[in-house]
Amino acid sequence: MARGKIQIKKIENQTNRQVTYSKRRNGLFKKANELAVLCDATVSVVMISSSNKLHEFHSPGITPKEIYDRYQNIMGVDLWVKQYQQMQEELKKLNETNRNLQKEIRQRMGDCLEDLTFNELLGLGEDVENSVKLIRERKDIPKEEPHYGLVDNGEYNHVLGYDDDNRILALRLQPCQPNLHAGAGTGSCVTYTLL
Amino acid sequence: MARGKIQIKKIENQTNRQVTYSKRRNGLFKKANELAVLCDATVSVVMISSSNKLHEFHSPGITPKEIYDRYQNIMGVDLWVKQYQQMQEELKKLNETNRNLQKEIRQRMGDCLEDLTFNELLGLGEDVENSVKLIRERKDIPKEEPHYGLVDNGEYNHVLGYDDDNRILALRLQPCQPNLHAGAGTGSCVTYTLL
DNA sequence: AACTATTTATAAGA
DNA sequence: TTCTTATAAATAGTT
Repeated sequence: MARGKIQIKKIENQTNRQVTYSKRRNGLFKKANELAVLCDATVSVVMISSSNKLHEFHSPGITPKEIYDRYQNIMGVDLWVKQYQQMQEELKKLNETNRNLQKEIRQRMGDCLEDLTFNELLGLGEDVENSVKLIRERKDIPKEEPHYGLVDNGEYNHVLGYDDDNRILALRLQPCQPNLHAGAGTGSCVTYTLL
Repeated sequence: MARGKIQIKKIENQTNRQVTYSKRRNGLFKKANELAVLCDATVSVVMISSSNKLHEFHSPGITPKEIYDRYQNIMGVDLWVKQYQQMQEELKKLNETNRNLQKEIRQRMGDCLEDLTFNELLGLGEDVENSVKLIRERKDIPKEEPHYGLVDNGEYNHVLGYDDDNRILALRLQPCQPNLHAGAGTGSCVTYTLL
């Protein structure tokens, strides 16, 4: 645009490109500012050079976050929604699991039994009775190392233990979906499938 | 910049401002594109007019989200981090609660008892024995409506019930923090405080 | 980083 | 809006 017209295509000479980037960047920012002031508009310019340096201009008195919040509002959507949704899903599942666990405990404590069928009640009774025996026995038996234990990574999907030759074993588990989503009336002991 | 120099300050005439916005917007986008092509750079321009219309330009082959992901990477931080952190916190808490609930169930089933002190074991034994009685009794007693019940809003923080005159009551609950964060070795029956 | 010949952008008018 | 055009501004190539 001076001393000769140029073609709008990548400048191959590295030095030249750098110089032009610098000059035009200033020009663009100046224009952006003028536009913002003259027209009382919000303007945001972000540019990243081929050498990965970042430069930005934002209308006086506004932050990049504010601009992008408005962007999302006006455009209606979806820039980070997907990532939120994933977390929301996870939260929902955890809350459900949680609810079921609480319910199971309440039932094992003899509460909320009215939600169980007669047969379920029978089963629960036997189950808890067996537990009492196990607990009473335990008092008389010296402690022994368990062969397997859940590894708490917050998702209960690994089991560590030792085989008969005392070599370490790791097994991956997958929660049985039907139990996670079991109806409220069902006792929801979470079981796992060995993968 | 033609037919007379202008001052860079807000154009008060609404029509004029609109016309200038339109012209200069095109100019800015053109410049932005030229810069991107000539210098092999990533450029993103977002502008919102005083009448709240949004216009944008992004380098060929890049989305606003990609640009802002790079923005965050290069700038190191913190545009939406806070919102994520909140959700992460919540997830972490839920996972911990969950872990404790699972452990309590395992103990009530006679498993993982080696983590309990002798006294805790005694208490658990009595507790579970009582539960058996409650469950056995239940089989012979006609169902009655419970006076109070947890309302499942996913957070267990309300109780609904009836007072002696059968008027509806709602009570707000707050989980006792010490139990939510109890060490792994403690049985973690979640208790609530009436507010 | 400055200079300057040219090209480009654009303010005002139609 | 769109076009026209005189003029202001930007800038490519040079120093």
